[in-house]
Amino acid sequence: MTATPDTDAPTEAPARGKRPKQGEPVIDRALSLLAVFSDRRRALTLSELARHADMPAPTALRLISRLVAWGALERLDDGRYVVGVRLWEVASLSPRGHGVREIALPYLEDLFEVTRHHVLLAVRDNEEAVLIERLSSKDATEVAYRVGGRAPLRSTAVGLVLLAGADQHFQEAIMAKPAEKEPGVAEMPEGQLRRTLSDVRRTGIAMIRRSHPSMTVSVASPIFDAQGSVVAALSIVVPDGSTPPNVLAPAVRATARAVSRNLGHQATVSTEVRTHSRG
Amino acid sequence: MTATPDTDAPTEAPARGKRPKQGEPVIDRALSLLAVFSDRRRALTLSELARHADMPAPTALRLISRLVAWGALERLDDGRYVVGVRLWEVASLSPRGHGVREIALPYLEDLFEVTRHHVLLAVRDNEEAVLIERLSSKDATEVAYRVGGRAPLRSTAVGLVLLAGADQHFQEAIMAKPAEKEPGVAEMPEGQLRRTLSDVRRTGIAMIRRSHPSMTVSVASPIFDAQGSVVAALSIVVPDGSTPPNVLAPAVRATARAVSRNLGHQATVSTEVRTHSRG
DNA sequence: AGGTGGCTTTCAATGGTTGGAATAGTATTG
DNA sequence: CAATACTATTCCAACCATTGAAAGCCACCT
Repeated sequence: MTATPDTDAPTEAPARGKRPKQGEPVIDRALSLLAVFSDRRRALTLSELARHADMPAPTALRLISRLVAWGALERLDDGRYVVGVRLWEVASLSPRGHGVREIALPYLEDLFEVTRHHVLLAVRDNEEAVLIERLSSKDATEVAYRVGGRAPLRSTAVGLVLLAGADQHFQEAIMAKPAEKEPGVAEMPEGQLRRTLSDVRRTGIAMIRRSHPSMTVSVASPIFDAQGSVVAALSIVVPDGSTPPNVLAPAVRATARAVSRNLGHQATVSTEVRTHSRG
Repeated sequence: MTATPDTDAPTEAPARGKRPKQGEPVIDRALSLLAVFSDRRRALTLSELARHADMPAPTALRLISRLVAWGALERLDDGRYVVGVRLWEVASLSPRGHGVREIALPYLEDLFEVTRHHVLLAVRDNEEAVLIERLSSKDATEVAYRVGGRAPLRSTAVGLVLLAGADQHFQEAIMAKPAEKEPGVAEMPEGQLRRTLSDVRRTGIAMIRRSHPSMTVSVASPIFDAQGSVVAALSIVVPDGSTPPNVLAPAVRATARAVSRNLGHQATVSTEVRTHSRG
């Protein structure tokens, strides 16, 4: 610190080898280890973890050992590591994760029972939607997303609902960015997007038609908390051409409202009328 | 370390005040912060977290900030902290958490649909069972446990199944300990417990009658993975006196077997016959 | 106004953390 | 079967992130 590195006058690289990159907070490193796990990487060896998290093996081992001791990770018989039940347990206390899910599940099931199509529940995390729950019969249409996975905001029905419910500032930030191309979904120019979001807010319904994994139509509706903010989105995904969307919409809206009510939201008679009505 | 504390000849306490208790790995501290969250404590203030995790506020703040930056925790508008979606997302990759659940859910739903009673799915973590999933209609009997919660091994149906499926060494260790008293469940002396576990292994069914939150009967059955080890337990909980247990047992066993098959388990014709039958 | 309690920032001392090197173990190859 | 390549683990001295008392804020209560 105080000493100036006056002694270094090597040819070019200060590669005296010493400590290449030291100085990242321990926690960040530990978390970056957790972040290595993904849908495709559910069981990893020490060296894989070390490589992907970009840290020397001994360091990774030390951190991982702690995580294992606590139960955040578990070690399989073959020496590989997987995410542990203990972590899952704590995560199940996440209000926006299992919290909403727990309250919504019975209603999702009702909707699923009646329609026998995919029913999805998602929340927003930063600039993406995270799938919290998905109900599917064993013989339903192919669907793109899995529970715990992420979906874009601009090109999915739940995404549009969540985006429409976000604060103005955030919406502008999203629209400022160029939309990344999503396979099988029609591009939407900014003007149309703005109109769509406004419609979603007014009607409480978002609709998207996609052709990629298969021809499907998604109909989504917002879920509100006691403060009236959009905390989640519920949607149904049906094969294009089966049940007409305008038939699905009421069912989806009704279900979403039922969940909202259970979250303490004082529903107004119409979505449009939202002035000073106090329960 | 190397230097002997020769200089200390104070009156009594070396309480020169300096660093009271410093020297716990950072990760452990961070994890102990996560561990503070529980069913009853889902949203906590900084000072609450610091108090329960037993560390000074500034330290807690520093650690928490990192966790928030990553998404393991989230901060509410009122300043309190809750478990974040990002953590939930990673945790959803837990093979024994969401993994089994994802595969089992459709089957659990079938069973639930037919019986309209509580359906539970649990795995073992150390000396307890952890509830992975619970399906309940809005109008079902009161039940003691919630998803993400823990239940004792010796006095619940799923617990007995998991215990019976654990390795011999572990079972002995459990039985060596005195059984903690569980309200509403009949005590079971060691001899009877041994016999019960043996029965469970033979029949693939465990049964427990409890009187506490309400009069109920639970019937559980093991779920096997491809290697033939018990990875989870499935159970149904019905009000005592409704459907007779011997009627439920086949349904529960059948469902558990269906899940096992999907996990890659090669079911044998009878549970009793398990010699050298391949494919 | 004074007091209380929670939250945040600062900062110098320090001990946990770090990663190269060496060792042991394991799979793959010639 | 030795050689090779890779992974996992242990060691340890240098070092820097970590630590928590102290003090400043802010909000709330009396």
